[in-house]
Parts: sequence; structure tokens; C-alpha cells
Amino acid sequence: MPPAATSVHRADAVRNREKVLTAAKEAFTELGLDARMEEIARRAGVGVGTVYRHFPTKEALMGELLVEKWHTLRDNVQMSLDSEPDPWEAFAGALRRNAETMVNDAALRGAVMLFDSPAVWEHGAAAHQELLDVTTELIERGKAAGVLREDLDVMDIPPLMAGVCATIDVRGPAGQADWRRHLELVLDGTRRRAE
Amino acid sequence: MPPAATSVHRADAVRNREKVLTAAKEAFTELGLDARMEEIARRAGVGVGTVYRHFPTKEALMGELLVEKWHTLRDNVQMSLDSEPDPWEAFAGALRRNAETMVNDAALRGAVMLFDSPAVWEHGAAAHQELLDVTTELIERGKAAGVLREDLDVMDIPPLMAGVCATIDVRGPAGQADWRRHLELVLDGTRRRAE
Amino acid sequence: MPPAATSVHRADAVRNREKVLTAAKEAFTELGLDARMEEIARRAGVGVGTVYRHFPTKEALMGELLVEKWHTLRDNVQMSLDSEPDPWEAFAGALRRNAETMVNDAALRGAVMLFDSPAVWEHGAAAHQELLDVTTELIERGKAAGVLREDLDVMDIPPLMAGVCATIDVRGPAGQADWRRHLELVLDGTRRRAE
Amino acid sequence: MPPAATSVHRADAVRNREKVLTAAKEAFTELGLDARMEEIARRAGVGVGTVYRHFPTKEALMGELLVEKWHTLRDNVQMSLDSEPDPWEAFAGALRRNAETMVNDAALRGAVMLFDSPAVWEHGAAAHQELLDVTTELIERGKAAGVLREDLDVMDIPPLMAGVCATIDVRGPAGQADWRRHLELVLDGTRRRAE
DNA sequence: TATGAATGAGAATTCATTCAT
DNA sequence: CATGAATGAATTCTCATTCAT
Repeated sequence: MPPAATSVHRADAVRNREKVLTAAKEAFTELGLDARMEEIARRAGVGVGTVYRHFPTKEALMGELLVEKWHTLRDNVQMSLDSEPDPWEAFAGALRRNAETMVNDAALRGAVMLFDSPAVWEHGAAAHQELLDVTTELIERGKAAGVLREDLDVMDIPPLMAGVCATIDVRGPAGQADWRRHLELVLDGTRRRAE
Repeated sequence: MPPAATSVHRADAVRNREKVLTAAKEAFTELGLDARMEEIARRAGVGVGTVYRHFPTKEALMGELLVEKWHTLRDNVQMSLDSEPDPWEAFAGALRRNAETMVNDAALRGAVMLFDSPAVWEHGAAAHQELLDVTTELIERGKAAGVLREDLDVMDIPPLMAGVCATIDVRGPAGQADWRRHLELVLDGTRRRAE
Repeated sequence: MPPAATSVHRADAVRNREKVLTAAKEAFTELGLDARMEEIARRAGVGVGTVYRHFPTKEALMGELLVEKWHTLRDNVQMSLDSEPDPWEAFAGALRRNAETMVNDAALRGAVMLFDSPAVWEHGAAAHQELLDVTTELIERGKAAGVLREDLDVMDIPPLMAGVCATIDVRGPAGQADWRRHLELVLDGTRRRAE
Repeated sequence: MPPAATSVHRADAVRNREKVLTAAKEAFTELGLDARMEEIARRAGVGVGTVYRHFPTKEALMGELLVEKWHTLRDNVQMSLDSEPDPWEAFAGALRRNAETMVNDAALRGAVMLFDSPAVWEHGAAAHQELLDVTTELIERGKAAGVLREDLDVMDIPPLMAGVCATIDVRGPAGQADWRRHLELVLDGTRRRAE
């Protein structure tokens, strides 16, 4: 068995892993966290066994997707940092962009709000830290420019985003809530007050 | 057939109903909304059939708990309205008290955040409206006193509370988030700014 | 406690028994043998306990109704015997009338077709025998008049009626079967053939 | 991925499917249509999940059994058509053979008599039609030979067989009815009368 | 290594029957 | 005697995970 054969196998395996992740993303987004493993396998065009070869449990698969999402959110923030010169717009824009990202991903919101699996969180800790790091930069810049409250901390942001997620999902007697308005309200709370 | 006879019957049944509600509250709080009906029955010290006699479906049981909670939250607000002369403290105090109420009730938070059962919401619509009504009074008073933003609407409050709920439940890599701090942040967003 | 009191009680009990029987007839006719005991109690305006006081089990209640039905069928036959001078018309008419009776009573058909409770059958044995007895008379008259097969036996009739019941209930791919046609076909089989 | 691999999989699965069908036949025959799915699984030596993998609902399983039975009945008729030269004997023989088949299959009788699930009937419609088709041939031959009533229609046969089924199952006060005698009686009703 | 068939512990709900009041 | 609340075994169907092929 020449090494080539192994490489081919590996290439296949990597391709399968990607197919599974893509399918899982789709399925979770469309069907929520209740999406069945078989459904994911079906969408990936593989058997369930293959899904389980790459991800030992459903939780592990979710955890992996969470990592990807932290990366997306981090990239959103980085983009603000890189391209928006105005410190307030950079901050507010990053949060608005991340909110949009979450609006389009029921699974992410579910994960953010419901998960209490330490294993999953640990698995995503590094990626999450990267998100916090760029966010810290953004906040520091805002503070330096005097547009953000002096006592604003990066750890204030996750609850804030969780609030937006919750607002998106809430179906109260009054129907769908207006998450954009909610976001602007809390953004306002982060602003430095005029003396 | 004296009315007493019926009352006696009722006394027992009502007691059981209360036991079921209490058990359900406990079970949902500890185990989340997935708590099994049999578990609830076990905790109440009755058979499943008894649970179903009082609440035709699991949803109905949840709906009833929701109604109870709306009443508690409404009472919290009413208390502020009745006893706190300072308009800002009345508003902030009501929200803080309601947040405390939610901290102690995972089931309520779960219901507030996850439910998409129109039937359950409809069942609680009246009770929820009462909560909104007293909250409206509170907001109007705050606006009149010039301590709340002119554009603050009662419908801004549910998302805000949903955010607090989400913050309580969020278990991120950084561990338990500080919901009190989050609440103060968003409360600040509701304040009327100095010109 | 004067005897009058007891009589009153008894009168009440008898009245209740009748109410239960009537309600059961209605419920079984409308809902089939699956009608719930509580439904029967509700229709009778009594508690389930009262139903059970008069009939120890659901089977016993069904058995009692069966007895009533045997009487109705017997009376149908007797009427033919008394009022129809033509021997063939008396025989055919009795069967047609009994078929009509069964068409209007899903519970009776169900009981006739599905029951394998010896207890219930024993309970109705006497009433059923009366039905057989009048039917025997009818058959004898028909034979004497030369319109019925010499070898026709009264025990041929129950299967024949069971066949009509089955025909009424059968819902095949072709839809509702024509039980009247089926009845005429089998009636034809009972006729004495021309030599 | 050689096709053999798939075939091997199938071989096992098909074997299990057969085991489930056989077990279901047994269970329904012994216990009636109320037989539990778990009981069927137990008899098949598989888990309930396997039963549900092959048949999505209990109804579907019953429907499949019904299809098998229509085929058996059709084959019985075809055999008469192919091997019995005498038109009357072919007709009567087919019905007698089909009656025997039903005697040995309580589940079939139950299905024929009790089912009011349109889904199940539709599922078996094609198979049932095949049965009707061969039966039609048989009847035409009998009519051509002058041994069957001119007005006999293929749609007269299902009620007739339903009658036989009912006769088999009927447990009256007189005990087990004589279905053979009943069959001969109704067969007689299908015969062309001497002028 | 991939497949998908098999597993089986649940989970919600129903209903004949009992029994405290 | 009547009531109707309580009981709990029974029943269908689901789905994460395992494992033979």
C-alpha cells in the first residue's frame, strides 16, 4: 500500500469531515439543535457511522460548529477593527454585524443560550478567547476615543449578545420582538455619557 | 348533598393540584423543560394520571406555571408602584426584583426563552398583559419625572428581561456571567440622558 | 328508617340504572365499543362510580345491552310471525328488519362480531335462546309451506346475520359494500329450489 | 464499493424484515390486532426500533400483511382457474380454499372486518384489485357455463367472504358456528337456478 | 474505513377500575 | 349510595449511539 493510497484516504476523510460539518451547519440552522444525526448524515451524503467517525457525539459536532462560529464572529470584529476608522461606528458596527450573524443561525443562538456542557465550552475556549481579544481591542480604542464608558469591560459583551439572541427567539404574546431596537438600546447603555 | 361535600372533594383535589404545580416547578427548575411527566408525578407523590387529570398536556402544565410567574412578576412591579416614591428607583427596583425572581427559576427562564408554542402563550396572554399594564404605568411615571428616555416603550422591557435571562443561563468559557452588571448596563440605556 | 325511604332509594337506583343503560346505548352506538366509561357516566349525568355500582365491569354493561338487543331482534321476528301471513315474506321480512336494526347499531355489530367473552355470552344466553326460538317457528312455517330449504336450520341464521354485519362494516378498497344486495343473495340461498 | 456489499447488507435486513413479518403474523393471530409492537419485536428476536425501521407505523405493518394475504388469496383463485376444468368446482373450490386461508389467520379476518384506515386500504388497493381480477375471470367462466347466476358480480364476493370471516369469529351462546355450512349456503345462493 | 441496520431506554398520553370522602 | 379524583400499567413511536458486514 503506497503512501499515495493513504493520502487519498486522508483526502477523502478530510473531504467527508467538511461535508459533515457543512451538512450539520445547514441542518442545525434549519431545524435547530434537535436536528437528528441521521438527517445530518443524509445531507452530507454519508452514513451515520461516518458522522460518528469524525465526531464522537452530537455534542462534539456542535462544539466544532461553535468553534467555527466564534471564528466568524471574531472575523466580523476584526473587519471593523481594520476598516472602520470611527471608534464608535467600529464598536457598534461589529456588534450589529455579529447580531446579524446570529439572526441567521438558530443553532448558534441555541448553543449560546442553552448549552451547559463544560466539555463543549472547553473545546471552544481558545476560539472564544480570540473573539474576546479582538473585542478588547475594539473596546480599548473606543475608551481611548472617549466614546465608550470607562467601566465597560469585554466581559460585558457576551451577556449583551446573549440578550440579543434571546430577543430574537422570544415569541411572546406580543409576537416577535424587535431585536434591532433592543440592540440599539443596550448599545446606548455602553456609550460614554456627556458630562 | 351539602355543598360541603363538594368542598371536601375540592380541598383534596386542590391540594393535589398544588402538589403537582410545586413538583413541576421543582422538576423543571432542576431538570429543565425536559423533565418527564412521570418524574413530576413522583415528586408530587401522585400517579401520572393525576397529573393529567389536572393538566391535560405537558404544555398546559407549563402554561399554568407561566401564568403563575406572570402574576409574580406583575406583583413585583405593583409593589414598586405602590411603595417606592422615587420614579427611577421604582422602575429600576421593579426590574431588579423581577430579575431576582427569574434567577431563581430556571423553568421560567426556559419558558421565556424557548417556547414557541402559541397555545401556551395564548393561555398566558391575559396574565402577561397585566404585567405589561403595570409596567406601562411605571414607565409613564418615569417619563413624566424626566428620568426615563422619552422613546422608551413598554415593549422594550420583555427583550431586556430576556437578555437578563439569557445572561443568567449562559455558561461560556469564562463561566457564569454577571447578570447584575448586565442589568445595570441596560438599565443605564433606558435612562434619560443629560442634555 | 321507614321502608318508604328504602323504596325511594331503590326507585332512584332503578332510575339511575336506566339512565346508565340509555347513555351506554347512545355512546356505544355513536362511538363504538371503545366508548369510555367516563363518557357513558357523563351522558347519564352520574359519576363513573355509579356506573360501576350497577355494572361491575364494562363487559357486564355490554352484556346487558346485548340482552336488550336480543329482545329487540326477537320482537322483530315475533312481529313477522304475528302479522305477515305469507311464509316467505315473514321469513325474509324478519331478516331484513333485523338487518336494519343492526345497521343502526355499530355497537351491536361489534359485539356480535368481536366478542369472545364467554361471561358475556352466558349472561345473554337465555335472551338469545328466545330469539332462536321464534326464529325456529318462522323457519318451520316456511318449510311447511315449501318456501324454505328442507335442510335449513335455525343455527344457519346467526352466521348469516354475522355476514350482514360484517358487510356493513367492511370498508374495502372498493368502499362501502352493499349489504342489502348481500342479504338478498344469501336469502336466495335459503329458498327452496324449484325441482 | 461492489454491489455485493450492498447485497450482503440487504440479505440481513431482508431476513429481519421477514422475521418481523412472520412474528407479526403470529402475534396478530394469537393476540388479535391489539398485539403490541414490543411483543412483535420480542417474537422476531429484534428490538422495537428494528420493527419501526422496516415499517414506519403499526398500520404500515398491518397493511403489508394485508398485501401478502391478498396475494395468497389471489394465488388460490388463480390455481382454481388453472387447474380445475369444471366451472362450478373452480368457483366453489376457490372460495372454499380462500375460506380455509382465512380460518387460519385471525389477523386477516380482523383486518378484513375491522379496519377503517383508508391509508391501509390504499396501500393494498393494487393487490386487492388483482384478487378481484382473477375472481372476475372465474365468475365469467361460471356464467358462460351457465352454473352461476347471471346477475352475480365480483363485488358480491367480498361481502360473502366477510360473512365467512364473521362466522368463523362469532362466539355466540351456541359456541363456534359452522362456517363450512354457512359457506355452502351462500354458495348455493350464487348458483344459477333451474328454470 | 464506510455503511446503515439494529438497539432500547425513554417520553407523552389513555382509560378501566378502585376507593376515600 | 353517589361521586369523581386517583391510580398505573399499557401503548405507540423516537433517536443517539453501537457494531456487524
